[in-house]
Amino acid sequence: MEQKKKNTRQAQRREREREHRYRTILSAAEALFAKKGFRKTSVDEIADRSEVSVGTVYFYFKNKEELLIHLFDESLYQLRSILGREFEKSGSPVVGMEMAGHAFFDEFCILHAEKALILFRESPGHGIKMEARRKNMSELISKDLSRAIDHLRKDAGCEFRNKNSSSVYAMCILGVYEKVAFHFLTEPEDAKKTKEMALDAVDFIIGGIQNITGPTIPQ
Amino acid sequence: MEQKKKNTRQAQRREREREHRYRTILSAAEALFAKKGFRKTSVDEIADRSEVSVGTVYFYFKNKEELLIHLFDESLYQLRSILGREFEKSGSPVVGMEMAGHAFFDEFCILHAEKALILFRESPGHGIKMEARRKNMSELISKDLSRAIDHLRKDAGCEFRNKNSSSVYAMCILGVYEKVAFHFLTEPEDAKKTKEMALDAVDFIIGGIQNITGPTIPQ
Amino acid sequence: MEQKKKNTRQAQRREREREHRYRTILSAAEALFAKKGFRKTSVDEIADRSEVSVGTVYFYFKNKEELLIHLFDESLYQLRSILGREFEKSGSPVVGMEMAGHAFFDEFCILHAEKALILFRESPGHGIKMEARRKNMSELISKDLSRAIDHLRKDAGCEFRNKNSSSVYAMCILGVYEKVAFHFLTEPEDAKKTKEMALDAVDFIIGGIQNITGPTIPQ
Amino acid sequence: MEQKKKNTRQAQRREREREHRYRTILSAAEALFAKKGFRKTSVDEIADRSEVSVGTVYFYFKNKEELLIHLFDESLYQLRSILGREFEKSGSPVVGMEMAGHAFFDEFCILHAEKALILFRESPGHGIKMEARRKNMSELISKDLSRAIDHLRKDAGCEFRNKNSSSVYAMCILGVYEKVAFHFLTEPEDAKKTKEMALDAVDFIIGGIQNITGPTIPQ
DNA sequence: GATGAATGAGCGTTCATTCAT
DNA sequence: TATGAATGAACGCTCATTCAT
Repeated sequence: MEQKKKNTRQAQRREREREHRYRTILSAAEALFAKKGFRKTSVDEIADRSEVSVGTVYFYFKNKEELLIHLFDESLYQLRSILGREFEKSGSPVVGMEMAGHAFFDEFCILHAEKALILFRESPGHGIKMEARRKNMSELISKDLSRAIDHLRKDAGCEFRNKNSSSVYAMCILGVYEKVAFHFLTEPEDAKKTKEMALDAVDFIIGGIQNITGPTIPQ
Repeated sequence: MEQKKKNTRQAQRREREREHRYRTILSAAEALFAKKGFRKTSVDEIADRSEVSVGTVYFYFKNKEELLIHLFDESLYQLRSILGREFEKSGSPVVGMEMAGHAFFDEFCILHAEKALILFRESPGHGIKMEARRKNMSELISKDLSRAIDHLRKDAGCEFRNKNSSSVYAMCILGVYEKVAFHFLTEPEDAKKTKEMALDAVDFIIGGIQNITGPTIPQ
Repeated sequence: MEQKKKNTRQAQRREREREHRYRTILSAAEALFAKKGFRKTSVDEIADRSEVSVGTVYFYFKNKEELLIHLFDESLYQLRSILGREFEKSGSPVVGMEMAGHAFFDEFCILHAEKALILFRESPGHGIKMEARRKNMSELISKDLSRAIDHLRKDAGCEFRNKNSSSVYAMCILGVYEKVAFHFLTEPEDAKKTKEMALDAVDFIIGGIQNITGPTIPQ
Repeated sequence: MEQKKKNTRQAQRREREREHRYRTILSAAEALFAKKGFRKTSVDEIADRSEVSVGTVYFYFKNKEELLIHLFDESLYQLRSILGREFEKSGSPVVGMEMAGHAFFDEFCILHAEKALILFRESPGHGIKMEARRKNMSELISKDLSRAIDHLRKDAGCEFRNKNSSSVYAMCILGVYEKVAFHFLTEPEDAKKTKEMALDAVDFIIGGIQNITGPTIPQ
């Protein structure tokens, strides 16, 4: 019994350490991928920064790509949480879209810059698995946005060109997100200018979807 | 005299062959970069596909990056020609923007898919020279679009939030271009669906800029 | 405790193996550089001869030049040890110079032929770092010889043409060393002839410096 | 007849041009080999500097090594002419040796620096033919010096340790020549210092051979 | 004779991944 | 579990030499 307790405690400690190592490696990779990009970061560097051996990195992650995928998924989760929260908070979908935009530019791109970089700067052209993940992320966020757009359309009582339209608009919004985020991330400017750019970008997005829902939208 | 003529003809033919080889290598590189990406394409592959030796590739191009830069510049030139043509043809800037959008989606992305891929799929993180090129391209196209947007604003007789606004809208439009183009290029769909998506995307853009110019725009 | 011991032993063995591999690679490089010269020896050959992969060579040495530098430094150290020992052993500087000469020709050039080849056969024209090393070696040995010559002059109570003279004589001696060594190393002859040549060369050197110290030298 | 004359004239002109081109290429190679070394000079550079195509270089010279060999032979011829002249001019072999030394340091190394560089800086480790040439040069100059030394010995009426001795002394002298020349060529100093160094070096050499000929040499 | 485009073997170096300890 | 030495395929690039014109 005592033995067992002891074992349990040991096991718990081990589990904690395990978890800690795992996070450490992930953080090191995140920082490096964000700073130098996936391709220019070597596994040795990740191991160094995590104060761990290369072998250990490979114990926790199947390969370098797997690391990127984990980080990508985490970043995606973070982003969707932020956007989702805004949509839920807001009573109307238009306001939700507006708030989501600001949350994206002012919160995600600034407070989680490294995550944003991994999501938007890492190019295509990695492994096949990663390619699937990227496609998946676009689809997921598109779907989130699509849903909001569909609400918006119903509220406005208008019809779309076809059932696909809302996902095209979603894609457009994501395009704006990505492009502006990329600019913020690669050429950081002072806070004021960033703020103003974000306002304009959100305006653009809102304009885009209002046009879509047509003139029936009340002013 | 005859000798001279002959020399001239020989020289001409040589010039032609030179040009031809140059184009062949460039095309091979274009196809491979578009299909597999810059990093995953080796110079040996380019040489193979051009039916030429590695040395010859290096005779015509200083290095691998130079090849990418040439292709990038060509693609950019092609794109700007197409967009510029549409803006010039159209009487009003709004119509110009509409036509430009359609030209981009229906002409550039379809007829020059490989060029589009090089412009929009190649990731950041290459050499320093290439990085400058990429930044430059965004700025050039942004400027083209900015100008049109400024016309549009003047016609509408309204003011922007600030002098930077038009370039932010341009960035947004470019974001939409890139995102939708990327979708077309990586997951080609049937022509009809593509057409419809393009219509929606253009609507989105027009909506974005109309909102910007505000309610003073006459219906 | 036992575990600890074991670890220590393991660590020791590993350290030994590490050291052994390091030496093996260095020896392989030494033999090849001595036989074929630096430029004509490829890293692959060094790896082959060490029964190790290319990657391993690069694990132990930053690059090919680094290998040469290590070997060069080792050879230089060896040579200076030998010369220094002779000067210290001998009561008078003239005798010291004589003994040093014989140690150089009969010991260094014969017993450490490969080291001598690396020191004297490798041409200028390698990397910038190596160039510095080569210059440094000439200076160091010159200084060693200079010091002995200065003693000699003081003992003889005579003056030099100018303060630089002793280093010129040192340079001359080094010139003789190099030339004769090069002959020995590239066209090995029977031991007897080698011995006789060494005697003559030492005579030449002694003559050179006696002349320098002038007629005040007692017969 | 007239035709023939014309042909002859044409032939002469052609011969002249041929000769001229040949010399031009050789000079270009000399300058480049002296400046950057054989290995770091490419055939393209030689062609460029000669304002001739690569093919032409290969028309006049079998390969790159052949160029070096020609230059080497020329340099050697020049050097031997200078040394030989001094020995012939002088009545006594000792004086001849002294004059030869000064001619070497003050004339050959200064006025024909590029030739000296090719003779003394180009390292071993080139092709097999070149290796033979280098050996040959040492032997030729050694023989020249040997002969003078033998005269000197006969004049002094003394015997050498053995029949080989004079060629060993010659080798030593050549060693001094090479080492000091190398210093002059790679680290040029002001004329005054150079002059003084040359004086010391010649003193050293004279001392070396006087010692050899033993105490029977009259003061 | 002269050209210069074409060749291709060869090189130094990197780095994701493995595995004995 | 953790280590880190070892692997080796792959890459971009150079340059002496050739040869059709």
